[in-house]
Amino acid sequence: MDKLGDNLKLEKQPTAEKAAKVLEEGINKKYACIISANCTARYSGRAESFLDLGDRIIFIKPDTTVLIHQTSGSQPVNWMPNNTVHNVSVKKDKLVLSSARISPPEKLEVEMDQVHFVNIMEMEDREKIQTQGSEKHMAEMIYKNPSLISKDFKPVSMEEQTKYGFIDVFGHDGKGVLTIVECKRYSADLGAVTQLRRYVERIKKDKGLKKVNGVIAAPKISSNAKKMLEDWGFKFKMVEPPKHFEEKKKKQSILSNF
Amino acid sequence: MDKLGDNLKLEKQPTAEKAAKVLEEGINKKYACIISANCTARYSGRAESFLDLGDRIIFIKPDTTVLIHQTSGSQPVNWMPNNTVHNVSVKKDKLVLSSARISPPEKLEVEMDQVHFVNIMEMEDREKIQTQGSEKHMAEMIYKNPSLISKDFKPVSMEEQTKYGFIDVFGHDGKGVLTIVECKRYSADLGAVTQLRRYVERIKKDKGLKKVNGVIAAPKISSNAKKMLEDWGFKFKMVEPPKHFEEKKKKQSILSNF
DNA sequence: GGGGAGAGATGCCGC
DNA sequence: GCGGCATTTCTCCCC
Repeated sequence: MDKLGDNLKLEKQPTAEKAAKVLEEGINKKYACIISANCTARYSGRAESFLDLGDRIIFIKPDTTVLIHQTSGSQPVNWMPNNTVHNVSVKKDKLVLSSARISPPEKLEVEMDQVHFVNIMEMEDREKIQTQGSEKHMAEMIYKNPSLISKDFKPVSMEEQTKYGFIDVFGHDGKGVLTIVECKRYSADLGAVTQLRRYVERIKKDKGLKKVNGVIAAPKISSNAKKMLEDWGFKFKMVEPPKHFEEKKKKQSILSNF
Repeated sequence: MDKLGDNLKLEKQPTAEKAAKVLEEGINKKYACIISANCTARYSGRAESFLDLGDRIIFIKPDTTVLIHQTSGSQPVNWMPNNTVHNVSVKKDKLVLSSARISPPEKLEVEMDQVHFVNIMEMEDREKIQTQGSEKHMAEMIYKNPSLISKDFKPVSMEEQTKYGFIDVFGHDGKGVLTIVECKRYSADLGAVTQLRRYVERIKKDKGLKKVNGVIAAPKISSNAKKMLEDWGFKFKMVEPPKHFEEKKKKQSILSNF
């Protein structure tokens, strides 16, 4: 049995008036609303944009977020975050969705020449995703297994705060020289090196030190970043982010179940 | 008339077998597929994640992109980019969508306890969004109106390439001292300052110069970034990104049509 | 709300 | 493909 059955409405090729009525109900009741339509979209706020006629999926979430998706790509072509106010109207036989936010001031207007379907439904979801393998997990792994950095590395703290930023792992080497470790879960780039440099300089200044070690821990590093790293006397240590749920698979085995 | 009418199927509360059949058809024909279901999701690849039972919207695009959305937030809770291979099956009365990519090796498995609806349809969209107000537009505006930076600024080039990055606007002041301008379309942060610093140092080294001007052009700058900027002898110039489609509206007037 | 930084970031462009 | 970087980035966390 589907307990949400009563709170689910599907309208195939509705008139603009019928679509407007269903959509208004969905927005008012904080249902998920999905529309397929041939439409234009105009955005004005943090930037300005216009998208001419084409078939798109329009998705209004219970939290007022709205997403407009084209036929390709992971990212919506237009969107509004939550805290958006929606207004539905019919102008010249077209269904118009006007969405606006106060801060920052921005608005999105979707004009639908043809609605292929409208669909509203109640959704219930209290779960939060559990993820492993983030940069924070890398820092924790290094904190617990300092030999991943070097034989004599002694970690002291994680997420150390400075005015110039947060330090992933902080400690010292066998000679007592302070060591700052910056973790990157993928390839370290120039930004990672300047970030590390900023922390090292800040600590040197704050504590009046002449020498502070800087280490980038990542699975790999770009060529220019490596050069800049060496210019500044820092070190690179190859470290893979931890994955607990499953062992990393070879390319071949990933498609094995097909 | 809706010419896509024939290529649109809506199934309300289908059995797992029926849902599988429709979904397979949609995937094979490269239609847009939208499913509402009570499901779990398990991801393994660049990281690892698990999401327990809840109602979600699953959207498979014609380009094989798949997005899973919860009831709130702009971002999908799970997703796969294009170049994904999808496999549909029924296991213990549950509809299972297995999606895998080769590079990087990653897979997503969605197990649906209950399918609220499945919906497949053809979509046609050849339009590309037109946007104004990007950082590149800011650079062009400054290049054409150098007085936005200072009375004596003479721009020479845009998108100047160095090994350590791309310089937004490059020129010199009235005394012939080289000037590097870094544009930010929103608040400039510490990263923007280190980015500018990287370019200035690189140019100094490459050309054997003692002094090179550094300017950040942005609508605003964070307090710490301003301090770091001044420490390095750089300058901040308030510049708004250009918006051509509409004049920027006051907060009050944004909601005027409601 | 500002500030700082990560993200399974994605997307774009250049080499 | 890698590299460098912007994004209406979004999201989280801390002050």
